[in-house]
Amino acid sequence: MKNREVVKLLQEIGQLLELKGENPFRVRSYEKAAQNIASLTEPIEKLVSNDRLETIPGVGEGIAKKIKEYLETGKLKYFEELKKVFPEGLLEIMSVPGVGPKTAKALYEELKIKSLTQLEKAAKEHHLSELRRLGEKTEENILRGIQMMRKGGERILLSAALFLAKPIIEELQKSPGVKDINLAGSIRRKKETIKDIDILCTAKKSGVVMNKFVNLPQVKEILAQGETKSSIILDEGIQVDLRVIKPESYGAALMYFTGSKDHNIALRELGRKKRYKINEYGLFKLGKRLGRVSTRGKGTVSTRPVREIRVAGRSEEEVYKKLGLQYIPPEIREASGEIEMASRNRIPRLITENDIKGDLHVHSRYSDGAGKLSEIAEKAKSMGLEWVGICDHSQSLRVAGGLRPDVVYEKMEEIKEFNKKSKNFKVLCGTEVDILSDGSLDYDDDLLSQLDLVIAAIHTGFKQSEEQLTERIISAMGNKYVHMIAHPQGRLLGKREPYALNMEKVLNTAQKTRTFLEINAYPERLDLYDIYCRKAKEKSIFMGIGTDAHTLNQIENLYLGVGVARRGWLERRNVLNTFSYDGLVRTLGRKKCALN
DNA sequence: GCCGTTTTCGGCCCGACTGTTTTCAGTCG
Repeated sequence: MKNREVVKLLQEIGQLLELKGENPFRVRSYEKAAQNIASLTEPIEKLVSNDRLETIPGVGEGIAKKIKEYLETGKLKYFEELKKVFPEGLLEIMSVPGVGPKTAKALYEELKIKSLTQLEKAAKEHHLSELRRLGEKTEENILRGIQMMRKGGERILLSAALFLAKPIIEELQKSPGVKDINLAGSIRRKKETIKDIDILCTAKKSGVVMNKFVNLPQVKEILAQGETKSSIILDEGIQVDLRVIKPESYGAALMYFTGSKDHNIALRELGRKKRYKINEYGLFKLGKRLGRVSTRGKGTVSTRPVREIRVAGRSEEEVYKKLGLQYIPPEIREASGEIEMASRNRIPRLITENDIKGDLHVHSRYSDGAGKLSEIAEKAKSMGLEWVGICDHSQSLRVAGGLRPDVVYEKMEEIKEFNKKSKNFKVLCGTEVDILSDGSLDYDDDLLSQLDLVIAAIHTGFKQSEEQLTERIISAMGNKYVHMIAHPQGRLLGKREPYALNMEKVLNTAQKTRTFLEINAYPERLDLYDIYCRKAKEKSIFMGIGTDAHTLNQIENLYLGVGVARRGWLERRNVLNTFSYDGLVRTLGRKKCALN
C-alpha cells in the first residue's frame, strides 16, 4: 500500500509550488488531494487499477495522471523537474515556525541559505536583517523555532495531555465569573497525540481569569497575555492557550478552535454555497451584493454592517443546525465524509463511556499484572462495570511472567470459585496467547478450548516481512478458539512504527473467520486505530476494547479506547464491551460456529 | 489544479497577529 508515499509526494509538490510562487489555489489543490488520500482506507493502487482515482474528492484529471505515472514508474517527471529549481533543504527551512515560502525563497535567493544549519548560523550572525522585512526580532524567533524543532517539537500522548489539562480546567473553573469552560483542539477530538492544549471559556471579566491562568504554579513561561488570548508553557514544555469568548460566540469559537482545520474549511465551503459566512464569532447570512465587495482595508464588517446578519453562534448545535446539518461529534470532525453524512442525517450515534460494561484485557498477578483477582473485580465494580476478562501472558513470554499450562488450570479453578460466589459481576478466564514466529500458538488447542476468552497477539519477530507477519495473524485467526487479536498493528506511539501488515487481508480474514479485533486502550498503543476501526465497521467486524491494564488504575484507560472507537465512527452495537455478560458469552461462541 | 444550488469560466475559508513599515505582507491556526 503506497498511500503514504503518494500523500508525501503531493504535499512536497504543493510546498515546492508555493516556493515557486505559484497560484495559491493550485497549491491548495495538491494539499487537498493529499489530505483526502491520507484518509483512504483502501490501497490507492487498487483505485488506479479500476480507474477510480478521480472519485477521490480533490483528485481531478491532472493529479490522477501524476499519481498514475508515479505508481507505474516509481517516478514523476514533473516532481523531478520541480526539485531542480529549489534544493530539498528549503522544505525543512519552511517547517521552522514563522518561516513560510516567501521567506524561505528570499533566504535562498539572496543569502544562499539552503539548510537548517546555514539558517541557524546566519541568524546568529545577524545576516537575516539584511533582507527586507526581516529584523532582529525575526532572527530571535527563527532561532527559537529551530531550537524547538531540534527538541522534537514533539507531541505528547493524549492521556498525558488530559492529565495536564484537567487540573488547569478545575482551577480556572473556580475563578469568579467563569461560566462555560471547555477543552478544544485535538485534545477534544481525542487525537492519539497532542501538540498543545486549547482551552476556551466565557467570563465576566477576562482580566481576572487571564491573571489566574498565567500565574498557575505549573507555568514555566508566559508567551502572551491579552484580553482574549493568553499562552503559557508548562513545566513539562507543553503550550497551553486560553481564550476568553463572548457568550454569543461561544459555540462558533468552540467549533473554530476544535477543528480539525480541514473540517472547518469544508464547513465554510458548504456555508459559502448557502450564502453564509462562518468565523469564530458566529454564523452570518450574507446579503445579495456582497460577492463583489472589496475586502481591502479594515475588513467588510464595520464598513458595511447591513450586509451580514448573525444567525447563530451561541452553541455548536445551533450553528450546525442553521447550516442544515446534524450535530457532528468532535471526534469525527476530520473532513472524512462527516459533513455529507450530517447533511443526510446519517451521523451514527457514537458509542459513549456510559455504554461500557466490561474490560476484555486485564493482566493479573498470575503474570505481570499488579492485582489479585478480587482486587481487579473490586476496581472494575467501583467503575460500574459488570464483567472483566483476565488475560495473562502465555508461557513463552518469560519476561512478562507468562503462565505455564498448569498455572492456567489453577487460575481457571480460582475464577470458577469466584464466579460461583459473585452475583452481579463475572470474571472471564482468558489468555493473551503469543502468536509465535512461525505462526503457531503458544498453547495447544486443548487448553485454549477450555478458556472463556482467547486473545492472540504478536510480541516477537516484529522485523519479519509483511507476508510473514500477515500470515502469522491470519493463521491465528484461523484457529477456532481464538476470539480476538490484540493490538493488531503493534505500534508504540513515538517509539515503534506499526509492523508491516497487509491490513486489507487482515480485515477480510477477520470478517470471514468472525474474529474480533482489539482496540487496545493502553495510552501508547491505541491500536487498532481510527481509520481501520471504521473500515472494520463497514465489514461488520466486532471490535473489543482492552485496556491491557497492568495496574488497577490502568483499567480507567477504558475511556481512551472509547475515544478511538468514536474516532472510528463505532456505535454501541459494534463494540463487545457494551454487551451484558450473557450477551458477550453468546457472541464469543459464534467464533466456533463460524469455523465448524 | 479542482469544481459546479446563479458557473464549463472564474472562482477557490477566514481572521488575527507579528514585525515591519508608514499602510501591509507574510504566516499561522
